[in-house]
Amino acid sequence: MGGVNGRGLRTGELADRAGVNVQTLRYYERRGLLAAPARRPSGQREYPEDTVRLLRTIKAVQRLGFTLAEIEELLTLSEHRRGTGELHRRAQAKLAEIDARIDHLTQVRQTLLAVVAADCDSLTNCSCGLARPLPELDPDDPGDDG
Amino acid sequence: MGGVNGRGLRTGELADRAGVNVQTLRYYERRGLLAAPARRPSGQREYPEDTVRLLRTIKAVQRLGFTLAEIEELLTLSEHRRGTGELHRRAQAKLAEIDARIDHLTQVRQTLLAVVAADCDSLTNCSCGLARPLPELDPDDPGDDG
DNA sequence: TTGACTTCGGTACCTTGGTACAGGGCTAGG
DNA sequence: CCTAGCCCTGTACCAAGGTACCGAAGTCAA
Repeated sequence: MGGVNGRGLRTGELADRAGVNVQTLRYYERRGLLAAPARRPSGQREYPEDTVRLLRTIKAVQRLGFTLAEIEELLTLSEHRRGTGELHRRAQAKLAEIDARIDHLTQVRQTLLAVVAADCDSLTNCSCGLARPLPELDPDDPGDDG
Repeated sequence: MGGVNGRGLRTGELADRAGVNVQTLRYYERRGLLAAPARRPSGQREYPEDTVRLLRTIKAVQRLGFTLAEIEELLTLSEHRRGTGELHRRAQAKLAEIDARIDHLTQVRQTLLAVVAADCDSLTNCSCGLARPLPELDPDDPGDDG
């Protein structure tokens, strides 16, 4: 088995260890999220061991709701702007975003509860009033029955 | 202005009144969500007035978290299975889904709070332990530092 | 009739995060 | 040397829900 020959990790090994797909590695590289690694003379990629850790971190941060574009930024910040508290600010902003999403879902939940309570048996002929989301925006529209 | 000539609505009018894009109408028709309307001899679509209401309902239900595929099903149910309580069941199932999403976001929120509290200044050199999401799954891996 | 506006069908493109496939080249073991 | 099995590039495809563009044809009021 390869890898610990003084040479770095090949794509398959890195992918296995980091728990991602090989294609994902190349995708990240194309995107600029993962730096292009050294190559063997044959052209095969050789990653340093650290990359496993980096990838796991990326995946963890992604689970926190950051997009790959944001993660790319965070990684740049981590290299060039350490100690400025920028990372902290980003995390707080994301927290606010998550809170907003929770709030939104909570409102949706309330509406859905009302729909369940109304117990309509048809979408198109329903007492829940779902068909009128923004009625006052169009003063030319006198409504459907008045 | 056209429309109220005894003839039905043309695409632009319907789109305006329902608050959607014209392309969206054709997209819904292609998808089977909106029935293909009558045509004028020239080939132009003519929608009945009711379609405004239908579209608003679709958009409202969509805001409740149903996908277009689900809405298509709900509309079919509304036509053919009224009085069976199926609609009620679907709403309850969606409610459970929303609850699960809220729970997930709440967990993410907790993790994010911990990250904010840890106040790291680098993603790659962080005390939050983000790089170890599933360490025990690989017994061959002794960890990064023994 | 003209000119402006709308609609037609078909197709391509967008977002985000990958995944798959084709047709070759490299590597390692027997 | 041979053969798995791995890796290379480039390209196309997936979900979901649209949006945009094209050239041609219909519509409508002046």
